Amino acid sequence: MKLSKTSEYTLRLLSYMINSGYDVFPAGLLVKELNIPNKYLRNIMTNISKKGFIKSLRGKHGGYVLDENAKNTTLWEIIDSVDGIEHYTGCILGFKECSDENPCSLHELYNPIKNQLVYFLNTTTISDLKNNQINKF
Amino acid sequence: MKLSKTSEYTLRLLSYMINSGYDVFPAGLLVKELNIPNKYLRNIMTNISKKGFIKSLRGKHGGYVLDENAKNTTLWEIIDSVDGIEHYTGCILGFKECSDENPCSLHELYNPIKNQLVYFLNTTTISDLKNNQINKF
DNA sequence: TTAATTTATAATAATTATATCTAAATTTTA
DNA sequence: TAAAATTTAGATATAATTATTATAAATTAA
Repeated sequence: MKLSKTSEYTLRLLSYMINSGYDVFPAGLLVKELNIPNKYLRNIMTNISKKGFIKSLRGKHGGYVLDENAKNTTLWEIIDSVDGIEHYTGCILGFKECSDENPCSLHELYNPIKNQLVYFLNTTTISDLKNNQINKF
Repeated sequence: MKLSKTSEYTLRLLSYMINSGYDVFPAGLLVKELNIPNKYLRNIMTNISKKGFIKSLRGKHGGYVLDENAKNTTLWEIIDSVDGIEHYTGCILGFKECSDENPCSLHELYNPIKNQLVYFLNTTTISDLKNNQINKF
């Protein structure tokens, strides 16, 4: 796969939030726990807060909260909203037009795998990350 | 997936070379056919020529030739040699230590797909790209 | 010797990742 | 209720990496 740092960090953050007992996560805590650069993390949080995946609370005892409705958001939607999914699902050789009818030379072998990947991204939601181990740095 | 331009172009070039009737491919021809920037392409060719995937012939009537032995090179080896494969096969959430014993929260769902990808890269050679359609720009 | 071609090395541009600095909002506390 | 403390937000600057271009030299065949 190989996601951009932005997508990787975003999924790491959401995964942590749904798996941790906490309710409100101040940026400082997340920075410590998840080994993500301070300001980069804050930019990401502000961004996905605007998108509605999380809510932000200012002031003392502030931080970020996973949005209840957004727990059904798929990985696909998340990656698409921060990076653009075409980035990841285009032809492996970079051809503009590559399809079953007009395949590149890797299409036949690679496409079944890509389809699985797409299915995985489309059917896995934030909630689905729950109850798994939390890998730490 | 989502390869770097360097890997993408490299596979595109090798795929074209094994599927075209020609024997010797001058850079100029490849540039035209494959929509790869002139100088970038030349850099790549020089590079994979040093690695032994192709041979280069200088002077008039020169160009590049697919190395006969190198046709058994796997996509894995090619990508590894131009980009480093760890780049593509690491943990999707970026954890240093992520394994069946110490999994990240996506490991269980994503790893089967990654394994298929790895298998595909490890078992597909340049020769295997032959006899497939040539997609053009 | 000249034209066609690769090689080597370095320069530039674009993109991605990260940091800085200041402001705005909220909450606590005096 | 005003001020101080805590926390997010925004806008912009810097650094690192990736992609692309430039320039000059070397090689070969005709």
